[in-house]
Amino acid sequence: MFFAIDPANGIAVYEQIVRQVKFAVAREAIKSGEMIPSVRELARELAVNPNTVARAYRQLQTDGVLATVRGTGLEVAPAAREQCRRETIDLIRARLRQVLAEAQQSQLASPDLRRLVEEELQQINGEGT
Amino acid sequence: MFFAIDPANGIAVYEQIVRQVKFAVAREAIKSGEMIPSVRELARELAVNPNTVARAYRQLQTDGVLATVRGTGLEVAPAAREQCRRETIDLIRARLRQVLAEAQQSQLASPDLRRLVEEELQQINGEGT
Amino acid sequence: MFFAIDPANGIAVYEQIVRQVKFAVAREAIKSGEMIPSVRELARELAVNPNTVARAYRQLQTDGVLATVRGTGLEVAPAAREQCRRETIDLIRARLRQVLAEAQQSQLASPDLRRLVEEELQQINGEGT
Amino acid sequence: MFFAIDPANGIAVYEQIVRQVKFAVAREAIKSGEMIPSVRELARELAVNPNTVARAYRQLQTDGVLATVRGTGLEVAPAAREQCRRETIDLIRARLRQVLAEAQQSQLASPDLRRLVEEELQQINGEGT
DNA sequence: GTGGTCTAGACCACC
DNA sequence: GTGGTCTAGACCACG
Repeated sequence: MFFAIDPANGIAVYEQIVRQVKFAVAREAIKSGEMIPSVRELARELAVNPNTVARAYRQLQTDGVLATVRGTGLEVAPAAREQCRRETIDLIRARLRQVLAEAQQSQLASPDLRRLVEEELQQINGEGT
Repeated sequence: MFFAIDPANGIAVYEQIVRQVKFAVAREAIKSGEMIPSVRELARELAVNPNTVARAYRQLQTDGVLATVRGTGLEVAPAAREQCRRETIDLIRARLRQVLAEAQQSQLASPDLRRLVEEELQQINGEGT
Repeated sequence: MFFAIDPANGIAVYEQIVRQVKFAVAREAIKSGEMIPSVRELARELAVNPNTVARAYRQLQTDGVLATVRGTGLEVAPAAREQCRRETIDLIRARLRQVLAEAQQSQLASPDLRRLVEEELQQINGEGT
Repeated sequence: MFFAIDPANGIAVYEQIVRQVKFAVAREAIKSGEMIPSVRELARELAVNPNTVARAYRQLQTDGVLATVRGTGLEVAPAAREQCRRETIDLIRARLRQVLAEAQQSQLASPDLRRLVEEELQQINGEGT
């Protein structure tokens, strides 16, 4: 597929898969109604245990992002896109809040924090805008 | 003491204690050469098991932040302050980087990210300075 | 496994386990990439509490000798062998130095010391080679 | 007095004092019948807790090395010298045996060990004889 | 099944 | 009083 997993990430592998699928749906790399790779196929691609992929898919079904097509596999649910967009932003926001709170607690002033953020942003994408 | 622990944080309690102590040393709330609360005392204050505090303190020893004074207690190591400052910034930076990378991957543009950061910063401290 | 623990050794049990594992890695009784016995298995074998083994393994992780494979177990880290060899020799050398320094201080002349060393060496392995 | 204590030695402070006194008696730096420094005096000199010195002296009395002189203090017991010599050698031998056993276990061959011993001996006293 | 964490309670050596 | 170690047993997330 189009994303990579880091098993030594701290974040659970299945959770990484869940997020990446949601990201992909949010940016319409997979569209509603399309099928996603089978458990076995994705497991092979990502070199993880099939159980792990299955667990991720189960989670995604519970979250309403995936839907079963009997005898065929799993497709992206009809209204998944908007939901994934929202969830993605909420997730980012929550994690951001956590980091900033920790920074605050460690006595880092807001200007220093802004500088840090800018540095990281610029490093990620060549330009600063 | 001067920090709170959230047992349902995802982050292990002992790890939270480690960080908080490092934060405290970094901002000189505890100075080099000073004793820190005894295992039992801090455990009572935070309402956690003494073993958990002991584990955090042990970690802080191997990190070079604390040193034992036999039969007396634990003191902040001589050069711990600068080290804690560096570690603190590195930790924040690493977490920031992780969040921003995830944001990037989910197709959030830099301006949107900046806006999010600003919102969170302003919410944390009433004014923007 | 292939080593024994003496709980009345003065040296902490978890520390004995740490050393023995390092010795084993150093002499390639366990090779890099191989899995080591699970916490529970080794605990059963050595007749100690699983927590004690877990603590030793945790130490070995922070020492860079072991690495976790999530949900699977612990493997010997890639470059662990050379490191363990060095650490082992350093450990022996440090302890030797301590003993010899004490001997020196107690007015034992070098020839007497050499004789003692020879006696002990010969007693350990039948021949002197 | 004529010896130094290392509180971060691993060996208990009181035990270090006990050994040093025995060493001193063994090499006749203090002779039988002589008085040794008072608890308070030695504690001040070594910058340790008087309790610790007291405990060492108590141990030395139990071992028959020191004897009380009523209302005056502690003197070296009449036949202490020979006993201390023997104990010292036994102690060195025991520790040597422990180190060599560990070395053996870590697959260090006897020639390597002899080399290590020689290196350390030569470093301690300028000449190798 | 695996390791990771936490609690509870005990004993020890040291100061 | 202090920290250090060990045991016992429980719960969790992960594969």
